[in-house]
Amino acid sequence: MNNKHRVAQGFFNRDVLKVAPELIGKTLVRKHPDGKEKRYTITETEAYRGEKDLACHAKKGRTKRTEIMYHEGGCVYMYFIYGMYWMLNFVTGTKNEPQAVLIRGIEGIDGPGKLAKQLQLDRSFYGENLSTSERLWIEDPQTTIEYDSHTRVGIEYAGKPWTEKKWRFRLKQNSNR
DNA sequence: GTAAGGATTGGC
DNA sequence: CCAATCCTTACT
Repeated sequence: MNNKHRVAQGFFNRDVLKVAPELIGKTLVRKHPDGKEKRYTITETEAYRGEKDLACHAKKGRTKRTEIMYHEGGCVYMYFIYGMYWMLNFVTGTKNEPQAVLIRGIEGIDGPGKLAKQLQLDRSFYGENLSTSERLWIEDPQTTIEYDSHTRVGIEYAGKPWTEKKWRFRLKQNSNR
């Protein structure tokens, strides 16, 4: 008796500006090697949208690192930053349309670096398919939530207008007045 | 305000 | 090869 089910690939094969806000309130499931499944509500995401978006890693085109972003949506994009942290991203859009959603926060863990560390996510998840993976996927709790839109964090290097895009989305707490 | 830390990238 | 840069965090 479980009416939650895994979000299928089609969910991710859409524009990142639709997928990123819709991921808010969804359930991130991590199944550890010991078999234990842990579930977390996604509370904060950020959209990175194509080669034109100067905040997106794909701004320089296809490289070994960004290759996965050119695939169809539904794969995991992991990258290592500042010598310490892995970042969890989900590829979105269609083939050859480099987009990704950075998962910045989940219930109880605020911050993308801390998130990947606690869930034990690293390079080995690069390219993981969310619709078939046995250790990482998304479920739809079928609840209604509200979200706020904000500017993205840590992308000053991109300049305007990219620093001003409100492409960061956060779960609105106390949304039921 | 800023040090930590290592992979990635581009330039030579 | 070399060095600048980086979608962060925790510390003084």
